[in-house]
Amino acid sequence: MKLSLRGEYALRALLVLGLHYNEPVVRIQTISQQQNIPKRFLEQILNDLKSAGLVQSKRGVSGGYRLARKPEEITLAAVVRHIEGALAPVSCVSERYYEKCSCPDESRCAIRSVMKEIRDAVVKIAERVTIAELCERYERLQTHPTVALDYVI
Amino acid sequence: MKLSLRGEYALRALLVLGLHYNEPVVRIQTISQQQNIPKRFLEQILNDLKSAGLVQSKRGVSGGYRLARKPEEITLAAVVRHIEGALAPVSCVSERYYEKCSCPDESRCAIRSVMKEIRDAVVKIAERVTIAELCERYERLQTHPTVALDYVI
DNA sequence: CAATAACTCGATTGACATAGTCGAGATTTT
DNA sequence: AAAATCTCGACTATGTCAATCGAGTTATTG
Repeated sequence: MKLSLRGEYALRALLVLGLHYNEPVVRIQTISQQQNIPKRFLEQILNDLKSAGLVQSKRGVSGGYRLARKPEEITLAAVVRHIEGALAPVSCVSERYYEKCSCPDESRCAIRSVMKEIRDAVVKIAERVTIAELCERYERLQTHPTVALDYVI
Repeated sequence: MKLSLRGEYALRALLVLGLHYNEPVVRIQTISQQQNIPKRFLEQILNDLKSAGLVQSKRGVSGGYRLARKPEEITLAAVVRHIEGALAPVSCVSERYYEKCSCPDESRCAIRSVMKEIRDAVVKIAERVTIAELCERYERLQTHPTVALDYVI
């Protein structure tokens, strides 16, 4: 039930790009340093996000990356789906990465019905939250430093 | 964000044991055949569930496995946590498998705050659903065969 | 126009996890 | 005593994860 480091790094990088959306580009190195992400690894990830159409790049001196779309148009779900694949805990309840499972009768599988609930709960959140919202949350968390994460609902 | 096959098999096996809760024991082979789970692999898994105190075993002819507790007392969460570890998508929001993450300021991490929401949504379901409920769902799905899973909310 | 600072792309690697498989042994029933 | 069953640890093949590396391409800038 886990997000890989790769996926986490992708989100962190996109958050940085969202926060700097007004600037022309942000360099890999900047992101790498700010977020403690190995540079060479981040390279790969950003390239991957580029091929997904989530990010644009500019080469050469004063090159770097920027979001390919508005922050409000990039959902968590889209990012994670591209990096990790299915959001569903088992692929027999995944809408876009469906795979048949080995259980005797998938259409009447009790476990599947629960997994579908879990999937829906996760997807509901991941499709609602965008990079823009991550940026808002970031600002809010910076501005109200006393409000610890654990008190946020 | 995925459950391993191992975890899925564990749930399927426990469901079978739940359905046969009135019987003294169920043999590995029976479960293996009913659920299309490789026998030798299932052996391992049941042994693991035994060490978790979820299952009891009896050796010898007419031996087998049974639930160590009432079906209502075994939650999905307990099973998955024992087989897979954290239910949280990233371990920095896990309550019992917490690990520090590499982000600059965990206490004000925007991504973390979303991940916590996802974790809570998953945990809420997984802690509410028990083997007993899986059994009920199973019966319901058997009895009302026309009601496809996809129409169930 | 040359130096430099970026991104690009594919290959490689080491560690670890996953999904099994296997063999030999211990227990219990009949 | 024989047979069926669980037990336990070891083993293996494959794949994924998290990087790392080298060589190349592109664009700026002095």
